[in-house]
Amino acid sequence: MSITIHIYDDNAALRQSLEQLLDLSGEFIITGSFDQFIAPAAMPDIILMDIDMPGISGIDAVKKIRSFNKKVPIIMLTVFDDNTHILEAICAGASGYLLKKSISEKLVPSIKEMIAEGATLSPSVAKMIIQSMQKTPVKEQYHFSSREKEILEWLCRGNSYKMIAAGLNISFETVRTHIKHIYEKLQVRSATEAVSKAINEKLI
Amino acid sequence: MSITIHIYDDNAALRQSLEQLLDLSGEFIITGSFDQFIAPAAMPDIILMDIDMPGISGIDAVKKIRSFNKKVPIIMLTVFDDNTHILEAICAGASGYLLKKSISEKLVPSIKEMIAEGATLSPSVAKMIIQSMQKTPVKEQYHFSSREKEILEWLCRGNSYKMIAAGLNISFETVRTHIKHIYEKLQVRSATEAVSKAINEKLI
DNA sequence: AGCAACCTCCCCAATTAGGGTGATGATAAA
DNA sequence: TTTATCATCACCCTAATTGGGGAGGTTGCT
Repeated sequence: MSITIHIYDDNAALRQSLEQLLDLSGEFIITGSFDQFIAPAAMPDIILMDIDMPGISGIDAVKKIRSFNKKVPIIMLTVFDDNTHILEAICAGASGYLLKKSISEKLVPSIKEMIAEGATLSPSVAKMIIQSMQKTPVKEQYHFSSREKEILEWLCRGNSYKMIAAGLNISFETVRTHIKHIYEKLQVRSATEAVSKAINEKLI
Repeated sequence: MSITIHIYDDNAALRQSLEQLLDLSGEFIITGSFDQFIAPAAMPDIILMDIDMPGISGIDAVKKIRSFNKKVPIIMLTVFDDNTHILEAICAGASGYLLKKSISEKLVPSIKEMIAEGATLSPSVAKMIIQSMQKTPVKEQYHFSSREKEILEWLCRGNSYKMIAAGLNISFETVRTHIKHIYEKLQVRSATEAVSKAINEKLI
C-alpha cells in the first residue's frame, strides 16, 4: 500500500531532493512531478505544492484543485515565513504547511501526520493562524459605551432600529441617537459600513 | 535556567501525573498547581490549563488571564475532540492545545515547542482550525449569479446603492433589482441582515 | 458644578424596501 | 425551431427606514 504523490515546484533541484527523500523512505510513489501547475489526470493521495511558482501561483493552483476535489490533502511548501501568503493558502484550501528549511527532517513525518490526522502545521505557522483568529485586543480604540456595544451587536445581527428599540426596551429615537454616536466613533455613515467594520475588526 | 509552570486542573490524579512528568525531565519548576482558577501572584513561564473545570471554566480563566497578560503561553488540556470548545479557547487567547490522551508522549515536546515557536497544536486540532478558516464549500446553496455576488461584495464593503451603480456602471434601479433578488435568496429584508449573513457565512 | 452616559423628542432629506412591468440575449429543453 | 427559463438591465410608484442636525432632560460620578 504505497502512497501516491504529486509534486509541483518550479525549482528543479528542490524537486529532485524531494523525490530522493520520498524514495528513500520507500513508502511513497511519485506519480507526477511538475515545474508548473497542470491539472492531473488522476488524483494522487497527497499533493506537495510550492507556494511561489511563476505563472499560476501555488495558491491559485490550490483553488483550481479545490474547485473539483475537496478532499485530496495539499501540503504547501514555502521559503517564506510570511503571513499573508500562508493565510491565503489556508483559506484557499491547503491542508498543511511546511517551511522549506525544515523539509529534510519533517517532510516524511508531516506526510504521515497528514494522512493520519488530516492536517499538518509547523508550529510557527500554527502561531500565525492562532494570532489571526484571536480577537485583536489592540482595537479597543473606539471606546464604545456598554450601551453602544450592545446596540452595535443588535445591528450586526440584522435588526432594524425598531427591533432594537423593542428588544432593549428603549425608544426608537434613543436607538437612533446611540447609532449616531457609534457612526461617529467608527467613522462610518451607514449601517452596512458599521456592520462590516464591526465584524471584520472583530468588535463584536 | 528552569522553566516555571502553573497547572490548573480539577482532577488531582491527572495533576499529579503532570507534575511527575515535568519533574522527570528536570527542566521545569512547578510554581503552582491548582484545582480551580486562582489569579496567580507572579506569572510563570507557561500555564497548563484544563478546559473543563467546575466553577470557572478553563476558557473563562484564559479570558481572565489575558485581560492583564497578553503574552504568557497557555496550553489547554482537554479530553474532548470537540470543536466548539477548542475554537472558543483559541479565540479567548489560548496559545496551544494538547489532547489528554497524548499527554504522556507529547507534554514535554509541546512545552518546548511552545517556548521555541510560540505555539503548539496537535494535528487534529490543527485540522479543525484549518477547516473553520476555509470558506465553507457546502454553503453554495444560495446559487447567486456572478453579478449578484459582485453586488453583495460591494454592499458588504459598505457601499450605498448609488456607489455600487457608479462603480459597476449600471443604473441605480438595476442595482436595486439585483439586491431584491439577493434578499430573496438570502431570506433577509435589510442590508444589515444581508451583510452580516454574508460575512458570517463566508459568502464573500 | 461639571461631565459623561443614557434617554427623549423634533424636523427634514436621503436612502432603502416592496410591489410591479418590460426588454434583451444566452442557454437549455421540447 | 420554437418554447421556456434565467440573468441582466431598466423603469415606475409608494411606503418605510435610515442619516444628519438640533434641543432638551435625568442620573451618577468626581
